[in-house]
Amino acid sequence: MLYSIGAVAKKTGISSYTLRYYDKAGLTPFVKRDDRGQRVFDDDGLESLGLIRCLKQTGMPLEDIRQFVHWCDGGDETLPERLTMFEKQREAVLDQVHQSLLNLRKVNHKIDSYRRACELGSEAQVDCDYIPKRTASDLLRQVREYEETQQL
Amino acid sequence: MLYSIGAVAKKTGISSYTLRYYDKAGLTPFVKRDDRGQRVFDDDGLESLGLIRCLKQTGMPLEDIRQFVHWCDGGDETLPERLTMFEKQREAVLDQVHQSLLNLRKVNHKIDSYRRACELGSEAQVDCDYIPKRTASDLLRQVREYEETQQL
DNA sequence: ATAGTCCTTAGAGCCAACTCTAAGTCAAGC
DNA sequence: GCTTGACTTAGAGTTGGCTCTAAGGACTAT
Repeated sequence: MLYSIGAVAKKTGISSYTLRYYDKAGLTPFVKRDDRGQRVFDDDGLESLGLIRCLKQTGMPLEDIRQFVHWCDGGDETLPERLTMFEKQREAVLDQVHQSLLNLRKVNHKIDSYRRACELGSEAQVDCDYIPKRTASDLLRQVREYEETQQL
Repeated sequence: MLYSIGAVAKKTGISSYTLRYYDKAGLTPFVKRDDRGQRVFDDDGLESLGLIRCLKQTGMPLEDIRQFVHWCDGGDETLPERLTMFEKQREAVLDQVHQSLLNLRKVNHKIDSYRRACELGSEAQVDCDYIPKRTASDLLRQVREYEETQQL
């Protein structure tokens, strides 16, 4: 299957402005051109775009993503660099999950406090300092429930 | 306990530039001044700063945080608004955890592929398309191990 | 008493990542 | 054959969030 830039924009939710910006920045050398000079994405390209989006979501600057894409074009010699990059990136993602779970705990606690305060009509008597220790599995259960509601 | 802006910067890792910027932007009305006109943070202020940081980390724009802080000054009448805000924010955090776990799965898979490719010295024979379905608990175990290595 | 450190202000500068504008090409449908 | 719409380019503008500079005030240690 082949896709125009507009089709990809619709499919991925990444605007065509942004896709062109990425292309200019050298992030998507896998995008080809048809005889009219228009960009053409194939399924592999869409897959690669998904990986780029994953790296971007996990906080990698576009410059580093460009470097990675460049390595991919460099063939098997750059395999160790790419492995190292992903190992480093895993640390970043693990930290993100960790931090997100801490944030979830804090937000959950705030919701508990505000619910009680709303019932009482005042936040004066609500003890706001003690944050109950929810376990990681409690939090994960919440995420699972959320995933179900989103049909993901 | 009272803290100067520099002490808070050291304690929190937020630069004093940024703390002044937040103050100018109306995010920290709880910061008082001493007789010399210098900013003074107390323990409650530090606590509030922690909440602001949590909201920022979970993607809330500074403008919305300013609104929330303003509501806090508005007394018990704004309790429902604040509760609603946190309930909305919880959805955002749940989505972040969900997305981070998906990203972790992708990065893990890439590491597996690249490890095999490095052993073989070539990525030609490595099947890159099948992403093994790790369960959420597998991923969570990884996060736990990570937390231990970080002594958090 | 003078150097060093920490603070103050207003405002300028910077950066990543878009986001859009203007002017133009091309193919399809009425 | 003309309009509509999706695409092309170069380049300008925007946004959010800092990050720093310059000029100056106040306390501390030598």
